[in-house]
Amino acid sequence: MSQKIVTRFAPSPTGYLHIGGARTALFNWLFARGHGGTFLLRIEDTDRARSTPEATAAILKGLEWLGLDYDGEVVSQFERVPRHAEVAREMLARGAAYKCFSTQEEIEAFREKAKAEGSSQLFRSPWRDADPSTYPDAPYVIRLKAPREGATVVHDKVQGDVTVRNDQLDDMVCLRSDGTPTYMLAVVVDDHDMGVTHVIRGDDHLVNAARQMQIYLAMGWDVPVYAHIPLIHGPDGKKLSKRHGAVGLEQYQAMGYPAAGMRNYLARLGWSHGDDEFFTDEQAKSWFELEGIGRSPARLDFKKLENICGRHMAVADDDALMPQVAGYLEAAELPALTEMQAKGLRAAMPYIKSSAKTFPQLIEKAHFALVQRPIDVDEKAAKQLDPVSRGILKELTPRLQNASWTRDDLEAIVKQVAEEKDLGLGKLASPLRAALAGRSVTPGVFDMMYVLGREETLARVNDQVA
RNA sequence: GGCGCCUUCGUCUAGGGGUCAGGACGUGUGGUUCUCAGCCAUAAAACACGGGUUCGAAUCCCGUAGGCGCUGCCA
Repeated sequence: MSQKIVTRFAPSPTGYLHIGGARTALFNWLFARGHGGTFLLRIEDTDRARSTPEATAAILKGLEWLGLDYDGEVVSQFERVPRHAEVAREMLARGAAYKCFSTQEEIEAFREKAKAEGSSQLFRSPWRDADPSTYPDAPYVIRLKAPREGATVVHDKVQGDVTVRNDQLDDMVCLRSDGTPTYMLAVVVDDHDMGVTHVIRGDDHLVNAARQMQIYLAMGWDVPVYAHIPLIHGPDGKKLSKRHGAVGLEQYQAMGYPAAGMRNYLARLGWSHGDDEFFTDEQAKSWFELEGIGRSPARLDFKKLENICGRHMAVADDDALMPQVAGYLEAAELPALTEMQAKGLRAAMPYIKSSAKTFPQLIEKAHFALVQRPIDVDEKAAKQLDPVSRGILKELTPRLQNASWTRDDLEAIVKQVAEEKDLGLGKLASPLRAALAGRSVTPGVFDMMYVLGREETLARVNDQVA
């Protein structure tokens, strides 16, 4: 079994890219990339009423942001309809499927009756063994002639062997009366044709896998390796829904989480490699195995997401962060940085990135480097600029004039002045901070001075003491 | 209703017959510091419940409860 691994992500374009779907995509990507395999993308757009090109675009955009690149062209399931129909006809020819003329009304009536009587709601088509000569001239669907005896067992890499009795499975519709394929048929045909070796998907498909296996068997195709991963739940343990807030991946970009942190966090949700919590993409790829996937549903924890993101932010490359900030601002529908602000942010980056967890926090910390003189001084900062403090700042100015303007030198000078005045460093740092940033909470004052440069620093101080 | 899956600190998880049940996030406390953040140290915190099997069960078996899923001419 040393054949090349092929995985796929197959979302249906009926909205945004769900965060759970994003994790499914990530697992498929990690598994393929870590094993020298191929990662394919297929859009399951056979439901014409609910599929929209906008939704497809949103999925593509989401994957791009998350950094999950796929191989080859995107496969549109809808475009493969003729092939699905062809397979349905072949199953018919093989006697593995049959034409069913029962109308939806008839089936509906059957179900209601069964429900009322408390009997099995599985529909048993009367056409399963009907003589073709009795076929009416009416629309029909093609149903799989599923085995009624025995059981189907799914050898799942996550859930173990899952046995489903065949009498619990009905003869599912493969081809609708309008000639279009159902999901059950389409996935199997597409996965087979695309050479998919490992199907990693949400465990809401676990029972479906048993049905799908019957199609593989009917066609004499190799069954792929299955790995059904648990769904993601909201913080309250309920199935994740819109009511929990952020379900769409693009919302996470808009909230300012860096993609690297997102990948790390999502990978850790439901998968583990010993006690490793913080890791690079390369490590994740080399560590990722199906055996490491857990069996129980996980809840989203924004605190941990933030923590992981903060650690990735701290080690990120300064230049690489810049386009990410721009991407965040765009996603959040915020105005882009001006050229001058971008320069300021880039200069401040080494001093602020280690303490920011998200891009909004990063921008907040960069505030001093983003504003221009004359800067606004908020209420708390203004309090620090009382007459006495201004006097001290004034005495500091000439010393700064002659400083060599290295971080160490600046610190030495300010500390020396504080000592001479017999003041704690805080007494001097606070008004200085207020003068430089107009705020009471900022990065370190020496860092700010260094980033701002001699001219700007002196100008800002003078603005307050003059 | 029927069938299937799941259940270890608040959360993510490690561990899979003998462990002081480990780590991480969060929380509390202390420290470092020019503010905030960060960082360091430290503490509290879990095997859903009930039966078995066994010298011994979080670990194996059965049951119960709860959660989730499937049961569509949705995907």
